Amino acid sequence: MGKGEATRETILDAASRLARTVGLSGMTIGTLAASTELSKSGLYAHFRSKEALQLQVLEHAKGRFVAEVVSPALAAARGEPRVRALFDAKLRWNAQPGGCIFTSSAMELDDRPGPVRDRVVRDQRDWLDTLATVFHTGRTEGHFRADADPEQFAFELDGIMFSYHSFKRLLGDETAEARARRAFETLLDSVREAR
Amino acid sequence: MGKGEATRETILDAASRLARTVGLSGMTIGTLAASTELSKSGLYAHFRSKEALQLQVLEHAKGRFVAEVVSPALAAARGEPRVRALFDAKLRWNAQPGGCIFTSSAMELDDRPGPVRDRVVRDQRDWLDTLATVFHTGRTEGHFRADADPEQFAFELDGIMFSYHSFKRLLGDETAEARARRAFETLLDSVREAR
DNA sequence: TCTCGATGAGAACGAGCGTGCGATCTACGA
DNA sequence: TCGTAGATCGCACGCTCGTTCTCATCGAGA
Repeated sequence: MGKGEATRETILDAASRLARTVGLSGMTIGTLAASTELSKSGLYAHFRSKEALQLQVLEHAKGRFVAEVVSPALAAARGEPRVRALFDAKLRWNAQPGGCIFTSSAMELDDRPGPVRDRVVRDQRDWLDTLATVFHTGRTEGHFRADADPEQFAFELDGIMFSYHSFKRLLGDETAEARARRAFETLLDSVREAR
Repeated sequence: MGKGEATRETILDAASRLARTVGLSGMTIGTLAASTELSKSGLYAHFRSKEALQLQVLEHAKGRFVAEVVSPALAAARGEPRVRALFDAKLRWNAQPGGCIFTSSAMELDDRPGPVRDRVVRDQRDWLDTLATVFHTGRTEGHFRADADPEQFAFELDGIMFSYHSFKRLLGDETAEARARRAFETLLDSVREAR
């Protein structure tokens, strides 16, 4: 990895952190340059536009997300254990300082067309697909009711994550995690075999 | 209502609409002035700062929210009917063009201290309190399990709203409303007397 | 040692930002 | 009808934005 590549990595790390608190649009080149101890133009040279920077921030974050959340969870046993692992990992991801960049970007860009929004949509779809697939596997394993809808499960699980985000970050409510876990158990109960 | 008051109202209406799509911070005085066919300074004279404008936008929206969502729902019969009415009304509110300004502001400002954030926090707390109270009433009526936690109910219901927002506005998913309603029924099932 | 591409600094740009200040226009009570 | 207070405008301010240029530095290969 050359020197340039290393700085680029440093920049993207800082940018992810910054974007999580002020949003992808709220993040400015000047602030980012200051926080990385680079000149505006020096930083800018690594990306040819702000939009390219935003896209690379998302790509960078997605790489980390797969490595820290998705892959480890897929190591768990098929079925309910894997669903639990995925939930746990995502909860940890959301709990990191600044919260989840995909969650904030999703809300920020929901009404602003463009390549960045397209990318966010793709990532969100990927995440929901992952959830649905993992749930579907669990259904095949016989852990969940045969008539339970994987996409509906993904819808409801993601809702828990959103609510967690709001309680924890906006309201500063310390019961957020407990509530999220409890909601998760309720959700599992509702899709389990016996009723 | 004097002329000034009327224009102020017009401005706040336009501002609510604008803020829902670009965020309270993304909204600029220039753009807002253009969309109301006022000069920047003419518009600015109604508010003494951008922050004051943001606060008044929230207050304005809250007035409409109470009138269009909370009050009508409180007219329904105590207990489950009232909970349903509240859910329905909030769903309609979220479905309006641009979505729910409180939802987007909540995500936008979760990490940016200041009076505007404080206001958003207060509004979000009020909303959760309303949900919890209405649910509590239903519990007293014997519609819900005695050990069901109103705040937990509010947490989970709000999660459904968030997920609805995401599916509908970000993903453009037409099944969003159906999924939200289905999730709501599941939630009701989980808190009902018989198990 | 010399050269050259990669890396970054520095200064500057046009545009748009929030904000303020007088001057004008307009509606309404005396 | 007139006077005036309030509503609105035109203009300009200092600043920051994203972006673009030129130029210095540095390290690796010839």
